[in-house]
Amino acid sequence: MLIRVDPASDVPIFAQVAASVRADAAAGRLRPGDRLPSAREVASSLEVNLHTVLRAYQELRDEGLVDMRRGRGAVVTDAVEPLAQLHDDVIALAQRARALGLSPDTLASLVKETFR
Amino acid sequence: MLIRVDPASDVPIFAQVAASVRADAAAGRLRPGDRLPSAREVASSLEVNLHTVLRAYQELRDEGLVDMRRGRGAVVTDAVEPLAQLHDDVIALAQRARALGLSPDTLASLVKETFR
DNA sequence: CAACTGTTCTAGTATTTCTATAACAGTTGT
DNA sequence: ACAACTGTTATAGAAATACTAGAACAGTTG
Repeated sequence: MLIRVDPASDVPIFAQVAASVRADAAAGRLRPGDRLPSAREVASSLEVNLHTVLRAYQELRDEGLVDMRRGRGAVVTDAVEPLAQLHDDVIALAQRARALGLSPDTLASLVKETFR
Repeated sequence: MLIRVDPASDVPIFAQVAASVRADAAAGRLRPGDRLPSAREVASSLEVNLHTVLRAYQELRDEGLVDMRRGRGAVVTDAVEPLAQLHDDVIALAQRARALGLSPDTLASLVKETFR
């Protein structure tokens, strides 16, 4: 399980970590019952603080995507299924947007605003 | 032309202003050639600082969605067409996501990460 | 010329993000 | 029981970002 982060991005690191996990879940690379790498592991390999990773994990917990308990770690829940179901649609939309010359930020913002 | 903002949101005001304009463009409520309300007007009606609105406008300019010149204001460009073309797809995706119980933030993040 | 536009500048406050360190408290496997 | 692993909580501080404030500048329009 690999979590990627771009230190040069203006997107907060904790948000990038959460987004990375979400994307893996949507792609089916993370299934219900799978355990995320421990926060300390991720913090060490990304060379960021433990709290930064934990904040990302807590965000995922707030969304119901993982269960967290001390001693056990963060475990993926059934709530990732909806993400996986949307995966193909999201890919299709992203491809169209790219073909039209839109940026990821523009499309994401549009989606978010449309949803509200 | 109405720009909405939620002061309680954790999303920066300037980003909300830009997102509001993008959504209007995607919905066809803003067409190429239309002029945005002056930054001072918007700042006054939203009770925020002029610079906050200008930052939003500059973001839209960076995306190529508006042309800005002093004295004239911010004018919508042809670049809004791609947004309008995606409008129906975005609405459809948002509806599916909502039906699946996802939040706007979750979906937006997923879209952004998928695009990269 | 007057009234409008965005642009630029300086400056300060508040909030958010990230780091750092430490201790605490469940869980798991030996 | 014990060691080694988990997340949780607390405190503190540094750095970056968001927002405000006021002023002056420079094109555009009627």
